[in-house]
Amino acid sequence: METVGRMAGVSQVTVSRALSDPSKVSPETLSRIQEAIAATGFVPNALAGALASKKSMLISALVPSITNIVYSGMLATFSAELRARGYQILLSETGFDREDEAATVEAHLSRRPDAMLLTGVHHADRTRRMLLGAGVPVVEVWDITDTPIDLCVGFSHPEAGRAMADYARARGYRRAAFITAGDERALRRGAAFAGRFAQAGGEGPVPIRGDAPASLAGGRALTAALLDEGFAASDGALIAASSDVLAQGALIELAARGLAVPGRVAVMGFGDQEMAAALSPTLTTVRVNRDALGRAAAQALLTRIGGTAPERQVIDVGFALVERQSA
Amino acid sequence: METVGRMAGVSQVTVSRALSDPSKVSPETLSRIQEAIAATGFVPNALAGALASKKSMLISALVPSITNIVYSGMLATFSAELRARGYQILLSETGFDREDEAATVEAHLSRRPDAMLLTGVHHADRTRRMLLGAGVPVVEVWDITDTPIDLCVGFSHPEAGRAMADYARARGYRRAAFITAGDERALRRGAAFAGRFAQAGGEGPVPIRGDAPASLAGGRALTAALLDEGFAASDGALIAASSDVLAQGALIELAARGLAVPGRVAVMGFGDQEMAAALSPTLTTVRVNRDALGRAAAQALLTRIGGTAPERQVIDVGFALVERQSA
DNA sequence: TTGTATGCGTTATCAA
DNA sequence: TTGATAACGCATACAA
Repeated sequence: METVGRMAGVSQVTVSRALSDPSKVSPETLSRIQEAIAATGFVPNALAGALASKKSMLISALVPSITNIVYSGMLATFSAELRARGYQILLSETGFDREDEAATVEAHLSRRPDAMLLTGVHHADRTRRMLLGAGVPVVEVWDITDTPIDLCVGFSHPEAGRAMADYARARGYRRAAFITAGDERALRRGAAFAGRFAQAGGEGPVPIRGDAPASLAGGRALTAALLDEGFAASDGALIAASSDVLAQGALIELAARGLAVPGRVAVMGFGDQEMAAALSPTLTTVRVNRDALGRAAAQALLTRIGGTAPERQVIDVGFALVERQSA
Repeated sequence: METVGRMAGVSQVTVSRALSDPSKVSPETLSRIQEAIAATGFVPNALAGALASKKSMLISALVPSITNIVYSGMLATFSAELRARGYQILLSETGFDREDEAATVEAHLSRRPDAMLLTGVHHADRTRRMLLGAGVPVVEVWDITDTPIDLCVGFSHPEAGRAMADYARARGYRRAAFITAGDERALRRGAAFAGRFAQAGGEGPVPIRGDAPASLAGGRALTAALLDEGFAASDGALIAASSDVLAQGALIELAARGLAVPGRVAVMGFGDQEMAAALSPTLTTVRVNRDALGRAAAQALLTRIGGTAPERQVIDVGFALVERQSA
């Protein structure tokens, strides 16, 4: 800025002003400064700016996995919303381990982000302490709780599991199994599904199987194991999955064995990915509005950064059961 | 650090040393300092550190889309590799517009990243100038060129398109169409496919259709349009797609119309996503090793940051035609 | 409308 | 092994 200023015949401060609020500088000097900037290729140092102003214009985001469409979809909307307001995104994958997450949170806090997005509501004690100590606005997404660190945007996983069970019972399925990925939210949906299904008159106990990452191959294997145990020996059986990908794996295995869906075995997914409506049979699943979630999370943080307390600390974006052919 | 130092009975500088290189501090003072850090919950300010040391430990990554598995998969490996070395990732989606990319590059440069990852090799002039001017190590991925900005890790899209055409001709398909997403690399594969297919004795000209984002619905629609035009009026027809997702859409549309694959119409995809091997029929496609690509990009940047020039500026990771049932 | 002085929290240099 | 001092490049308060 010193150099640019010299070229334009003004001081460093005036250059700073021209960049941050052009209206504070006379039109003539402004254009001289802009010429100097163009001539030198000057790019302001945001690190120094952040240090001086105590505003980093950085938002950190921690998600379990960016290759999983449910997180990357939400993240895309979240990022776009914030980028439009001049923020940039510091991203990390945390997997599903709480201690890893704590370490990542600490690394992110060293960059002094203006806000932070966390996935899920269960964190290490140390994470909570660091965040509270740092005083950064935090939004926990993809789940809800009565005791958020700060803000919270998501939906109830046990409720989603129960809704799946109620649907299955209402459609008359007598026997059910839940195939699942290993993440904690999927497991809570599974437990809620199993509990409600038996409670609502279905045969219990409902087997819950699997803890690998969600993949087609995983869905096939878990389904194959169930069938080998005689799970579909008689009609009225339903396989509920913790994700559409696992459900698609189930459909593939059932097709390979020539078992009719939903006639012999019904299938339910979770997530309503694009392929759900295109599969054959089309997949009955649970829709979560990822765009709405990402947008709500961004907006909540923005108002919080702006100083005004958001109307609600906890926003439940809900979910919707999407009835199609597979169950 | 001042405060921590007072608690431990040393100066601020010693605290800094304890953090950056513990071996430079006596064991006793080190443990006193660590106690003080634990007691205060002190988290060092990386912004100030970066400003003083001129090393931000930040790597910026620009990809067209994070919801597309081909980019997010590569990114996951790239990030993991760098995070293991203490770097953090500043991420932006740039879409497919060069001016948008230029603006994003400028915003990222203001954070003084130690290196930058760019997708593709075609950029605005301004982008190239800024990058060269800033002197940051740059790796362009997912494509190759003789004139990289700095480093380059990818494969040849025209070659991939020609390999698909050669395979199709070798299998005896006489007529072909290419359905594609709108991105520039997909279009270059399509053009190369069309050119080679005709040149190798296939019927020409080969229609190239579509420029929407890759989706199942898009694949179905493009396929439907081709079929409505009588594309599959006789045997020996093949539909090549710019991605596995589009190819899956094609398979769905063909199944819906009762057209046998590959008997009546053959289908080829691109990307070898997980579902490719699980579809029915299994999908013939082109595999690109996303992990290897992300890892090579990270390693190239790391050696470049380390000061030693990497052995090669351009790394061709190649691709492989995966022969399955659909073609 | 512009400029001067000061501080942000580190690291690097030099000295003790 | 430790400390004093000077950058790093900008924004803020205050003055002119």
